[in-house]
Amino acid sequence: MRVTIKDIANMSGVSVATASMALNDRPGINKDTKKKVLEVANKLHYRPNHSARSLITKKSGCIGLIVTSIRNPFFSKLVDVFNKEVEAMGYSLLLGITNDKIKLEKKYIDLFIERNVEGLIIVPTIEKSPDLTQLYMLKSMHIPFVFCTTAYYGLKADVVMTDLMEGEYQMVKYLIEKGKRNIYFVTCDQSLMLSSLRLDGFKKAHADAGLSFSNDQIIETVPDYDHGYKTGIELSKLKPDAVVAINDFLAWGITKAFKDCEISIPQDVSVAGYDDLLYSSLFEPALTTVKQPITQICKKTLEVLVKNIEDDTQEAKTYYISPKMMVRDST
Amino acid sequence: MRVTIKDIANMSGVSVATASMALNDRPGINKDTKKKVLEVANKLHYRPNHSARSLITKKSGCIGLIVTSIRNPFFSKLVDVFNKEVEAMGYSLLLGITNDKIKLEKKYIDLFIERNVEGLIIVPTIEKSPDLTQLYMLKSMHIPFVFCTTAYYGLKADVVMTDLMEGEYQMVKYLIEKGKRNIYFVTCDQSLMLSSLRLDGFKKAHADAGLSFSNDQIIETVPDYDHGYKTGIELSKLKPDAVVAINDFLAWGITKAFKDCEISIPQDVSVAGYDDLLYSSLFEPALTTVKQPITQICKKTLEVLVKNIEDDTQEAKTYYISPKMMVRDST
DNA sequence: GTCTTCATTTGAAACGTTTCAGATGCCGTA
DNA sequence: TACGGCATCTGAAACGTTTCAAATGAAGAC
Repeated sequence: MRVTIKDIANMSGVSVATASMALNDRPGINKDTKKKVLEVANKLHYRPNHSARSLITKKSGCIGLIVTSIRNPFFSKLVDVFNKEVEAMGYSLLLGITNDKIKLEKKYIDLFIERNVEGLIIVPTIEKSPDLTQLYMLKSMHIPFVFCTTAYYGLKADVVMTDLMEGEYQMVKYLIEKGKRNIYFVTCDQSLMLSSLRLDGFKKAHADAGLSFSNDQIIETVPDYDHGYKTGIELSKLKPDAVVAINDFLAWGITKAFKDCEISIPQDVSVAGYDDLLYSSLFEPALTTVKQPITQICKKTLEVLVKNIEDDTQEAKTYYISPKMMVRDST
Repeated sequence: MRVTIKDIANMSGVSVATASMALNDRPGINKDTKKKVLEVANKLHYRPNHSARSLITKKSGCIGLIVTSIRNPFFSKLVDVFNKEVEAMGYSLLLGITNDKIKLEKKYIDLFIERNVEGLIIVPTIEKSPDLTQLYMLKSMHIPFVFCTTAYYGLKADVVMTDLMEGEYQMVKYLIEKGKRNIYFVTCDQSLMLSSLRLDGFKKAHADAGLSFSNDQIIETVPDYDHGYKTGIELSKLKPDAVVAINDFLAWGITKAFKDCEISIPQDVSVAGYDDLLYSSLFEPALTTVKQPITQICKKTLEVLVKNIEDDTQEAKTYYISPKMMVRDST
């Protein structure tokens, strides 16, 4: 049914081997022969069968990307950038969306192994005590992978992320300098790297300023818009002078709750986020936040991944990208 | 290096054929044998090689999705839903992002053909005179595909989309009933299906109400936020009493421009969008818009695609999903 | 003890490529 | 004429599966 290299070979009167070499632009074949073969291939709209090729070359030309969400603008940009970069490198992107379910993460890793990905980029889920067997398997199979934006504690692997501690440190320091003394920190499960590092920044900023804070000022919740709103309603009773949320979604929800409680921002309370989502600058008031330079993160991640593909004996390392504070109207 | 079915066969003392049948749960093989094989496979972490399997079965288990953007929340939800549905059907999703470049669309189609996708879902670009050769090739190769959300004129194929004409008709009718008589319509290239159908709705609403409008009321631009803003600035001089934009992004840009010009919404002018992006309800004022029921669209699209995979001799058809007006604060 | 039947297993072909050792044939040289 | 060297081409194996016709062997019937 479909035209194969055999058809091309027959029609151009050469052997399959010659046709293959001609099509792949290999040296040592006659100019005219090559021209002939390419003409025929073109006329018949020949497309090489990827499965057959990949079976023998053992290269799938695929890189897997496992991401927790795609509707979160932060990650949709991340996926977009990865897609472009990966294509530019001549690979294809295989996408897995976990919605923060470790079970799905495992499923995708299995799937991607079956599809012979040459490397894997993983944005870890926020599940409490993740089961990492699949990741150990990747290691034992020598399939390179790199964590992106955050990582799992307890697994030695390369990580590319913004310096979360530093970002949150700067934000809290800035608020303290603005005279805030009752800053609430809205975060998620503290055993996760992405929250514990940020919390460290919060703590360090207080320590450096010689200030103390109570544990009540640290509020744990699910880091999305709806929980942000709920938390905002509760916070409204506590009269904070500033609220720092672990991401912009939370900050939006909190903002909305404050508005609904007729608490005005930034007059009554400052609100800050983290991520700098595309829409955060359009919101009212425009959100003060910490920008994660996505393009830079993606490029670095791929660079590290490629290095691992070429040589998987390197020591695992964490690469920090500097975040950038975006001061806007909400503080 | 990697463990293959041969290893499994050897270790469990059966032939490759038997191992294969055991692993694939085929009838006619002994219970104990099967158990043994599965045990061994499990212990060795066996994962079938997808290329090899796909080579012989001629099934890739992949469905291709070509989408114009992923950062637009409308499409990121679309991709998310497709991903879930496709996985649930036991397929994998191959994603292509064209950024409205027909050249990329063609590239992805080629790529997906090489990867033996079993079907293709295409969200057409908004390029003016697209070159459809790749699509004709799909037809000639009997690879089923379905257009989603809009289609190219001049190519017979299945389409699943909301009834754009009807949606825009209702919106404009509603505005007319509210007493608006100077409604501007902000759209993109009118030769495209996605704009011409909506324009038809705009016209029909006027005709049905016995009203006329001038061509100046139809403004053509690139349908994104920035162009919306620019258009908004220009519109601010024209004193419209309502502006209907072809999508929410445009409407957001227009809204922002009006705010910056101190024109208040909805007092001075009504603004309406189309799509009902996730954030449109969070904006201020909350945007009146036409909701495209994404989940329904995705399900129907896949249903049609599967029907085509099973039998590709069916007549091409357009399936309309009813849109739904979301009246909020901007009108 | 032989034959049939049935459940189970197997060997080998096939899928569409790439690869590489060797074949082919031509040219020039001794 | 014989031969070495070179450019070019080719046959066959290999990749890891699935499939299917045929083989195997045990149990039951006579």
